[in-house]
Amino acid sequence: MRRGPDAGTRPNFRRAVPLRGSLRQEHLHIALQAGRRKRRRATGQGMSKSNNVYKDAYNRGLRLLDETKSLPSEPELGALLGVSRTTIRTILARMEETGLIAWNKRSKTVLRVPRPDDFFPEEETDTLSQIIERSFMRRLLAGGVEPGMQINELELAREIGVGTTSVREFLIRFSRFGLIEKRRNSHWVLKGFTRAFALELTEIREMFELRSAAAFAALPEDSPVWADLDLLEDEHRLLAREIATRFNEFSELDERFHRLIHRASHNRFIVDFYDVIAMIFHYHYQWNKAQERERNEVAVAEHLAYIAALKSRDLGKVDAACRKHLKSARHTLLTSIPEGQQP
Amino acid sequence: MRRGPDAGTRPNFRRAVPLRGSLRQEHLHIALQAGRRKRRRATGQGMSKSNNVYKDAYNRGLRLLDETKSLPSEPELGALLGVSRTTIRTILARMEETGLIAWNKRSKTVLRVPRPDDFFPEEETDTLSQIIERSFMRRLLAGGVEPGMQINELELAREIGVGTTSVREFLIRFSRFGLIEKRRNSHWVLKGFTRAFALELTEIREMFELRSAAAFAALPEDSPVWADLDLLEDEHRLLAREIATRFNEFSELDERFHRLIHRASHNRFIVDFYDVIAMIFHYHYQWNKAQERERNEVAVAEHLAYIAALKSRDLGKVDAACRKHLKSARHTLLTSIPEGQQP
DNA sequence: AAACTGTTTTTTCACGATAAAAGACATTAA
DNA sequence: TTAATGTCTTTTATCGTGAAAAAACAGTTT
Repeated sequence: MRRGPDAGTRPNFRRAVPLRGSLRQEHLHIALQAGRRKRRRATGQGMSKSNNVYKDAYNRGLRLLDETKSLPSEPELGALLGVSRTTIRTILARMEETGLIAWNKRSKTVLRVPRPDDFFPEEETDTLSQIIERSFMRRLLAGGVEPGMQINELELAREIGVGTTSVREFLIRFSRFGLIEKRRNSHWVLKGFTRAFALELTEIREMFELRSAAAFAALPEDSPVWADLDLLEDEHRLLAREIATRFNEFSELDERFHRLIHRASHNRFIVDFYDVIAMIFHYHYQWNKAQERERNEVAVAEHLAYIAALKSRDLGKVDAACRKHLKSARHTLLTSIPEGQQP
Repeated sequence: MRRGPDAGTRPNFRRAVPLRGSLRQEHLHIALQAGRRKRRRATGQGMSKSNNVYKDAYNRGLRLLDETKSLPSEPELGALLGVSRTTIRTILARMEETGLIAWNKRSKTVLRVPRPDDFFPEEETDTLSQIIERSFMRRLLAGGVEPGMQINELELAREIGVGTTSVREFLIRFSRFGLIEKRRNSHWVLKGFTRAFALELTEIREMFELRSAAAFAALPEDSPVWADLDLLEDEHRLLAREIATRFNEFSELDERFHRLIHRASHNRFIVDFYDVIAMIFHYHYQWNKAQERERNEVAVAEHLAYIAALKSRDLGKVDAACRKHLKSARHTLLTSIPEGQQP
């Protein structure tokens, strides 16, 4: 437990140390919300690794039982669920145990349809890095978090209830999003989800997407992307029709649409950069629910115009439609930034 | 030890598996050159952490003894050498032990000038991640390494003589360079230092640098960057005059020059991307020594023209000079790519 | 009181160990 | 003889641990 006059509550506003010095510094340390407790640790010692891959694949495997009277071969199941045969055999063993299937070598006959309580609980199927990411982002967006604040690996690990190694690896992966920075042999520094960050992010995004869109429009008639675009267009039209009830499904469609366009760049750096955008927008959507319906309705319409422009192959129109959409996306993001200190 | 008909020698050319399958796959595993043996391990067990920070700071600290008759306070020394007071005290303790200084509280009198054998050996001052990076890049550039090849954390750790955690962390950090990619719960895949990679890299570089150069030229008269640019110009002129003997110093100057320009973008993603370029060029320079002198002579001249254009603040001239230099940089990089399979 | 030195606590970095998951090899059925 | 199953080995993911380094606290000196 950290000492200090108000540990656990909103930390004091204290600016970053110039470079190295003994000034005291507040930390990114916010009490866990009451709703969520620490991860249960294994009874004895060293739980090493959770079997979430197995549990997740098992749950997905259960859904196969609804459809068929007998399951395919082990390698085929492995390919289907994206796991190794080892995991498939563990799954089959349990399905046999719980009376879902009769398993004898090649024959895997379905005995009954799965019940809700056959499934493993959702939260046990999460990857450790997903758990850490969620936990970290909750703190980041929870307020009372100022740029320059320190991030403490050990403290974070303890609060989330995981080992330090996993937290370190997460922070290293996360650092490419440009929100944190490492001081060698020392702590991480939070750069903050500031207006400056949003502007820098959107600057690159616009550069990359304008280029990708132009590349997309120049793709030959027989490229498979045009079929993908048609499918996405249909989904957009459907969503537009039912926007009143399904507006919260836009976020996922948005990502698929933009990723399709970025892929036309055939540049790994552009494609990879969309991970940064996707991450930010993912949490931004969760965070800022103000006028969500209206915003998404506008965005769907912009996407449809954008799609039409792409199909016209007119570079001028593509550029205009792309610019228009990016401009309103930037505006949406900027208005959602919690105002406060300037960068 | 890996089995297979030719383990340890140049591995067979085998393409990457489609997604998941039991096809055998060759690995990134090349016998260590005779010249370099594995890192010595500590006698007992668990060496935990090497004290390279101390050793490096100590060596740098020795150089201070040449200049003064007495050392400043501990905090001041810490700021000077970029380490904590704890490390400074360990350094001072040793300096006292070896008779270099007399140390009593605030007084730290220099007793003698350091001898060559006072210094710790260079190789003991390297960071673990530097050691891993060098080792990894040596393999990558050693030839016989094809795209699609697997990278095995455990094997790499054993060959370099370090723990798996450090290798994992290195690979995660390294992955942002776009040369390797992770398969979840499984191995890393080498994407390879191919022509496609070089083209994608230079595409982004050109986009970013043209933008940064324009931003640079638009900077106000009183910005401190103009002084920095003047200093760099002088260094360029000096190097140009003595290019015959000092051509190998260009690489370092090149990086400083381009970083100065990129910083004018005020965009962390652009600034950070220069890390990718710097890394690639660093190893590229080490690898490809063909016509090094001529190449660098040309580059210095291009830099000088580029600098002149920046100082003119004429955006047209800046754009032209920048384009010209980037074009020849790209050409140099492309010709040095080991030809082979196409991407 | 400000800045330093002396001492103690905390955090980072790196390792070996271990269960989960992947992968390889051996055997068997179609 | 191909493709599955059965078995065994290797690798990955994660933890706890301990030394190096940083940071905090406490006592001194100017």
